[in-house]
Amino acid sequence: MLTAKYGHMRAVPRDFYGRDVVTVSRELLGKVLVRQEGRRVRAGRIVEVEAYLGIDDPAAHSAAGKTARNFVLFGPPGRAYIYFIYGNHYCLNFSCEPDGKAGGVLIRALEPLVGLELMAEARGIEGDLTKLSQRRSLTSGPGRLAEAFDITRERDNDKNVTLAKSDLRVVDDGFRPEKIAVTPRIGITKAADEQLRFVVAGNAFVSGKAFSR
DNA sequence: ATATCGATTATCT
DNA sequence: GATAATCGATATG
Repeated sequence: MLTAKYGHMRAVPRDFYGRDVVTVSRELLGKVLVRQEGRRVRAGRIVEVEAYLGIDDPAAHSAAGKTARNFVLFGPPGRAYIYFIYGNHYCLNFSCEPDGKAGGVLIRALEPLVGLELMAEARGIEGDLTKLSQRRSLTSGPGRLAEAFDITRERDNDKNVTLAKSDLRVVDDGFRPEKIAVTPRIGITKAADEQLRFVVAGNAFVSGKAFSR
């Protein structure tokens, strides 16, 4: 059964995250985010990410040094850094670089694989999930995917996503993107021209304008 | 199809 | 007191 497939797959190890942020960002494309609560499994393929460098990146939360908010970015690799933004939304990142060095990858969009009904429920969406437009609205955007996976700062910040027992983790099912596209990051004002957004080229679940029919 | 705008709060100046 | 790594609703072409 498909849920069992992602439920038992090996987690991506800590060493994967303990490298430079750009490399980790590119290689995270195609990996699978899993939320497992007992028998209830949600899984989605990572199709869009952004790299936030350490203290040398004005757009990064870590730019001004370690604070109570951003300490996870400075800690060990492979931890979830969750921040709350615009009074409305949580966003999910993974800490990268070796312990003590800042850096993180923002997860911007997922292709839903398993547990779409659970995602729709978490999002408060009632619609026909056989329609691409409805499936897209589940997880195409950082705030949306966090809501779809019930990700909050209180629940998930600093959580180790490399552990098989973690209810929030990242696994590798062997999928590799054919082609990766690189663009500037979305929604920032500082360092807005840096090419640090990475997407699975042609994937319909990348955030932004919907594909027309 | 694109543009504009309000919501709502943790964080930092 | 201003801002923010966003979203969804509404308005307009």
